[in-house]
Amino acid sequence: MGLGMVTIRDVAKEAGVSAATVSRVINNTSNVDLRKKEKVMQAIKKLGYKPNEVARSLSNKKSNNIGLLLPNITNPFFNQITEAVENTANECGYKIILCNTHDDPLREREYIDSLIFSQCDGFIVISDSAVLDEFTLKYDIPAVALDRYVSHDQRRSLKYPIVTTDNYAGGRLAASHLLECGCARMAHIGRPEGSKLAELRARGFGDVLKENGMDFFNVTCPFSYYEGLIAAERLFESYPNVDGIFAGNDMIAFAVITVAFNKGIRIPEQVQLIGFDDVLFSRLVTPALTTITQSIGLLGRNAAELLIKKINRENVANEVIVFPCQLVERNTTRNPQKNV
Amino acid sequence: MGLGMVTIRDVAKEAGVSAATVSRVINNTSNVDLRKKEKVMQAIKKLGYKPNEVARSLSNKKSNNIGLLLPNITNPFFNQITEAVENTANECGYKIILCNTHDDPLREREYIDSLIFSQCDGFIVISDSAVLDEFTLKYDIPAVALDRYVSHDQRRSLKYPIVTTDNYAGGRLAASHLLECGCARMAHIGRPEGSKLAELRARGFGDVLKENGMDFFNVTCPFSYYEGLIAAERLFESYPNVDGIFAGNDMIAFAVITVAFNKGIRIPEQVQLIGFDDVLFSRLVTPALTTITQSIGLLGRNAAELLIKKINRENVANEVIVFPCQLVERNTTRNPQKNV
DNA sequence: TTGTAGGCGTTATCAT
DNA sequence: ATGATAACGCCTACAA
Repeated sequence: MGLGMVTIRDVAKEAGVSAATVSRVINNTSNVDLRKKEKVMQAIKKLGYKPNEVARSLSNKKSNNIGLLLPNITNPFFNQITEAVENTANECGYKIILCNTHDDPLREREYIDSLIFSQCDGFIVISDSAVLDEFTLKYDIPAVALDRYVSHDQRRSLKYPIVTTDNYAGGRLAASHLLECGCARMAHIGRPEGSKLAELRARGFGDVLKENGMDFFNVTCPFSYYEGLIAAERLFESYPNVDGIFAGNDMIAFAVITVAFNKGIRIPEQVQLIGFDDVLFSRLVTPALTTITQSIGLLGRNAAELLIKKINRENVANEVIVFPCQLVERNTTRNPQKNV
Repeated sequence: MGLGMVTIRDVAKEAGVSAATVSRVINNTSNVDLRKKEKVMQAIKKLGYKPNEVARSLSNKKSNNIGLLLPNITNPFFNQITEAVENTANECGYKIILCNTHDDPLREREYIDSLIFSQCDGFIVISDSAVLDEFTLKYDIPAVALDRYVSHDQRRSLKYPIVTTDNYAGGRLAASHLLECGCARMAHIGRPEGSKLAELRARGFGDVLKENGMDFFNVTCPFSYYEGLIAAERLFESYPNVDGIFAGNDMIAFAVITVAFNKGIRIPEQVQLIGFDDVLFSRLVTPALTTITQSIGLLGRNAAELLIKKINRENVANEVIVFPCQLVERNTTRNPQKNV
């Protein structure tokens, strides 16, 4: 920081008024004589004064900072959502503190704890753990859960909104589409332990198959490319004549593409594939990925807006807000109706 | 924030000492009688006291926040670098304020300006503009430029280190490899206006060709996938018998793959292609991308470490630190020596 | 409308 | 070693 920081008192002296008056002008919190106001403004400009935000925070108990907790900024789904959150927050005068948690509850806890004591105004949390419940129980902090179902104690009422996609419906869409495309031997890769979101996707998928008298082969796998490689490997070995795969997210779908390519299994000729998320890269990969599209930008924007409302003590319901999703047909499936 | 925030005075009262003593215990800034120290620690634990970081900042003029300015968190190169920066900063007790600038000097300026007045301890900046010079001239702020050459006034000495990759050497590597692979009709897509980094890549590429009595066809294009699509389209139209393409970065290379695929041009059989960055997705795309690998993690880590040293007033030279880069052969080129 | 005074929670100085 | 006291820069009663 520059040595000679200009303070509100310097401005006051320059303008020939009291510090309180300057404060009033800055925040226009009460009427100030127009002539004095003019003088103050000029003094501010002349001295290049800007209020010290830290001092303001101390006095106001408000920092204009929002903590964004997410597993991994490297994952396109999360960084696309971050883009939207940052944008919205910025429009409203908030800054984003980026908290990469690696899905580690310890890091989540440390981050939230630390941020609370630096007067962070609120949190947007993407996590499967129970951190948010832990903290919203202890402190009265504005927060919203995003994407995942932050696991919460079912016996007490929700302390924060949950903004998410209709994952069950997405799973159903995936199954219906694969069925339409003529797949008969289905598999799912995903549904990692402890993820309610993943479970919903798998259940939607399974329910439609069941309604059609079918079942599916399941390979459990976390939502990452590298673990996807191993899972896909295993799938093709254990179930060589699979002809329809629903991947729990796009990263796993990418892994399936890689493994299939290496094994000489042609997509979509031999195996059809559908992902989930519609990340930017899904249209960029070859063959372009058929997937379930979430409105990633909307999710982020909505979460940020809700949080800011909560921060401003506007009344927002602590409920689950579910966004719809859609099927995007690209080149890893082949809908017979499409190519007439 | 919880209603009843515990303050240092509460602890003092509980322990039967003065606030000053509690402060001394917390920061162990001077000797305190062991028995009193014990009492204070117990009081802290009993009351669940944590210092208010904002008050600390005000007093210390230090926030433990670092501003990270980058063009777009959605671009894998930048989010991979962010991962490294966040990690390193975190280990040292710093938090990251994420500033998505969209390469807009206005947003850059607003962000830095705002952060200075919230006592941000330092900045890591990825930008082609002159913001950093602007601010380091006015204020004495710890900063480091990352990846790009933050344009600086050549007449005065550098006010911050610049951490970057040897882009010129990378360009040379690309040309040499394409030559080895037997390409004879070369093109480059990239070298957008105002990017010194891009220019170095193109120059390294061109120099090697020149040394071999060759020239190349150039299509100017910003470093993004979507603009890459248009540029690649144009390239294939204007120069249909091109057989070797050096893309300014991986995103553009991905665009070339897409366009070639759509046009039925086979890579690497008809056209060989090489990218720059070695982003995670470059090994994931089909065919896997031959590219120039930067040590993205090292760049980020190094920048963060340097910045923190500067913040701690350790002596760090304001010089350009250049990391080497290497060729990674994958499947968009075909080195005859490799397949013996 | 305006100024004075006290407080936000911490740290640092200066006595003791 | 320890405790008052002032200071960090701002905001907000309260009084005028």
